[in-house]
Amino acid sequence: MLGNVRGRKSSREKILDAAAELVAEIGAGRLTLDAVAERAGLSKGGLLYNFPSKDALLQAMIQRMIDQVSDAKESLRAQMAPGPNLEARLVATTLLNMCCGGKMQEVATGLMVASAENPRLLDPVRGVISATLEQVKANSDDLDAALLGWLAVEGLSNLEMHNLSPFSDQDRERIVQAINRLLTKGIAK
Amino acid sequence: MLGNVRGRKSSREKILDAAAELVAEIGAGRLTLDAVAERAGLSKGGLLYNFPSKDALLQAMIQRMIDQVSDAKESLRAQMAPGPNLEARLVATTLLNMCCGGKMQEVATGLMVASAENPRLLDPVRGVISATLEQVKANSDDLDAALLGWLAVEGLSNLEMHNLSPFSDQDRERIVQAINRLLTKGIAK
DNA sequence: GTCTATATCAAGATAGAC
DNA sequence: GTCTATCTTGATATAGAC
Repeated sequence: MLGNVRGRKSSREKILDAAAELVAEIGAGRLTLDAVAERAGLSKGGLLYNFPSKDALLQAMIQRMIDQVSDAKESLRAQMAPGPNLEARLVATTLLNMCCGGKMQEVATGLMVASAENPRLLDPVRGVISATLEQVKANSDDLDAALLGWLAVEGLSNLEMHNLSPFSDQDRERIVQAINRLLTKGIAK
Repeated sequence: MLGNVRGRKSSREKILDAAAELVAEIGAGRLTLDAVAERAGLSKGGLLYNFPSKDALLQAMIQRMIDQVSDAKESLRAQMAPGPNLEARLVATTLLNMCCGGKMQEVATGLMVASAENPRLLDPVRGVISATLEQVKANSDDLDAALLGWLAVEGLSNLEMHNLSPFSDQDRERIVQAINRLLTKGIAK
């Protein structure tokens, strides 16, 4: 896992990059080991040395995705403006940033593959979401607003993940501002 | 299509039922024509007479799903309490009802299959979502609240679709009430 | 309109050389 | 650690009988 501070990417990482790209390009249901091997620049044998089965590859994709979101969230934590519903604003900002940057596509498609081929691969994701709920609950001044803001971000992310979003850039900007307003000011009484 | 007011279900419908059940049970990526045929009580040849390809079957699944949601929404319209953001409340109530009843599982998995195997199958869904946005925009007293409420419902539905929801029954009830409050009272100033 | 039988092919996985 | 070659399975789709 470690030991790659300098030097080129390990095969493992090249493979994971290739798989993520492919899922985004050709769809989750069409991800094959042949295609991943070709994209990563090695043979199917070499691929299967690194990941002994397709399930193992998918599992690693999911885990890397979780780690990326988690890292992004934690590095954002220091920069967040103080105020109410901190945890919910942190989650919201992280997800909204990743959607924009195109990184979310990878997240999305990883989820798709997983739940299509083997729903149990989503177990780690379940864990993260449960933990997030606990954190949001423990760190919210207005729980209703925090949960709604979080869910709205989830909804927007999901639409964008599947290329189903009907929103223009202006719409989206308006929505993001509305979410922030909800998280800082709450629902009307 | 018509001509089945009385009498037992057409083969077409038995097949679509079987496919929907199977996707919910074994996952989208494992839906095979053999399994559908067996569940529907006919042979693979008989299945392929009704739907000449797997894509045709998936397309019909998506379309039926869209029609079911649309029908549910329209039959709810008459019963909706008057008030602000009518269209958004209508969409929200429809989706939240379907989630609960388990019907949403079918919706979800239909989407999964589609986007996993052939993203273009989601084109009709894109159309519905765009149309919904237009209706919500045209019929909202508080557009920010309407969009946020809609997105929160989407977020909750999506989590439940993938069995990722971390919410207890109490949590969920609280969230549903908060969404209704948001849609009727808006965001705090 | 539904059946059986079969063609065809793609994909995951294994074995052993280098 | 990576390669080539091969095995095996399972799935879509076709052809033609009933």
